Amino acid sequence: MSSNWAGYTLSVDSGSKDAPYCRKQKSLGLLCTNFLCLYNREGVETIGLDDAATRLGVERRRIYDIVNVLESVGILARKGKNRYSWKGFVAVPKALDDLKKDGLRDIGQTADSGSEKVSDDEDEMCSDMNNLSQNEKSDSNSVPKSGSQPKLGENRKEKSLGLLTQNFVKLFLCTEMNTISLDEAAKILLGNGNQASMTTRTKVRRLYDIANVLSSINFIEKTQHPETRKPAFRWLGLNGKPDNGTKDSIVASESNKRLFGTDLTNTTAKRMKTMDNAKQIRKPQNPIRVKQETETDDERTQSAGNSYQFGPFAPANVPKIATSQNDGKEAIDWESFASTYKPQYHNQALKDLFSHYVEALKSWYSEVAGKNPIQLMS
DNA sequence: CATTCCCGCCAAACG
DNA sequence: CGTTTGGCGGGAATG
Repeated sequence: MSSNWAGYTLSVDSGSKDAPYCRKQKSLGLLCTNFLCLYNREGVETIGLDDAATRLGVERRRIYDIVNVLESVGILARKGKNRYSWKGFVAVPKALDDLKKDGLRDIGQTADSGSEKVSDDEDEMCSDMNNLSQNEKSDSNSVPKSGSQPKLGENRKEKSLGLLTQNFVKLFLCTEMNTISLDEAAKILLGNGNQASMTTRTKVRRLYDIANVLSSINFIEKTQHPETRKPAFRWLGLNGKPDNGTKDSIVASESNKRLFGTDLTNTTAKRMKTMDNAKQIRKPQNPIRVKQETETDDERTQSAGNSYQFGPFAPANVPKIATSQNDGKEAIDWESFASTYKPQYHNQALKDLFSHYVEALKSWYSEVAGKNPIQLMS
C-alpha cells in the first residue's frame, strides 16, 4: 500500500498527473516549434506578441527571445509595437545571403589593407530588405533623446540576442567551419577582444538560447566535434545547399543521416562514426578559411509553408495554470518541415583547424566587431 | 562534478 | 507616468 510516488508539489490533483516539472517542456526550442506551428501557415500576416504569449501559455519575456532570433533570420519582421509581420521561410535565403555578404565584406575589409581603420561592425537588424511599400521606417530615430546618454557610444540597445544571432550565423556562413561549439563561438563573437571572464559566461548562456531556437528551425543541429567529443553545432542552413568549393575529396559519404526529429535539447546520442583518423595538420599558412564563394543563388526555397501538422501540441489552450497538459510528450515530429526541406549532402571536409581558426577569427573579429561599436543612431 | 539554460528581476526604450 | 522590450545573472535541472 502506499505506493504513492508523488506527493511533491501536488496540491490536489486536478485530475491530471502532471509531470514533476520537466524542464524540457519549457525549453525555448519547444516553444519555438509551437510558435511556428501556430503561425507558419498561410493566412497569417501579423502576429501579436501578447496574443502569442497567451496562446502558447508563456510569459511575454520568452516570446521576445524567440521573436528576436527569428527576426534575425528573416522569418519575422518588426512591424510596430506589439506587432510583428510574418515573412516566412521564403524570406530566409535573402536574409542569409545578406548576412553572408555582410560578413564577408567585413572580413575582406579587415584582412585587406593593413591599416587599422576598421571600426564598425555594422550589423544592425534594421534590414530593410522589404521592397514593398516605401514605408519610411520610423525606426532610425536619430537623435537619441536630447541631452541624454551622449557619452560612451555603447549602444544601449541591440546589444545582444538579435546581433548575437546574426553574428553567430555569419560565423557559419562565412567560414569553412561547419561545426562550432558554443564556447568557441562565444569567445569569437563576444563582440570584443577582451579576455574571457564572466562576460563569456553570459554570452554562452545567450548562445544556448539562440542555438535552441535555431535547432528548432533546423538551421543547425547539435553534434560534436569529429575528434573531440565536445558538443558543438553544425550548420544545416537551408537544405539544398550543395556546398561547393571543395568538390575534391569527400565523396558523399553516402546518404547522410539527416533525420528530422532531433532537436530538443539533447540530441543525439548517436554515435558518430568517428571521423577517420585522416587528420592532417593544416598548414599554418591559411588562417581562417573564409568561404570565398560567389554569390550563389541557391535560393530556391520552398514555397509557402504548408505545414499543417499539429501534433500533440499546442492547442492554444488557456492562459496557464490548469494546463491540460496535453499528453506532455515530445512533440517533435514535424514532418511538415521535412517536406519543406530537402536532404542535403554536406561533405564535411572539416579537418581540424579549430585552434588556428579560432585564433585567426578572433583576430579579425576583434577588429571588425571590436569595441568601437558603431554608434549608428538606431 | 560540468554543462545546459529557465526564470524573472529590473532597467532602458518608447508612448 | 505607465507600458513595452529585453539585458543579465542566479541557480536549478541535467548529463
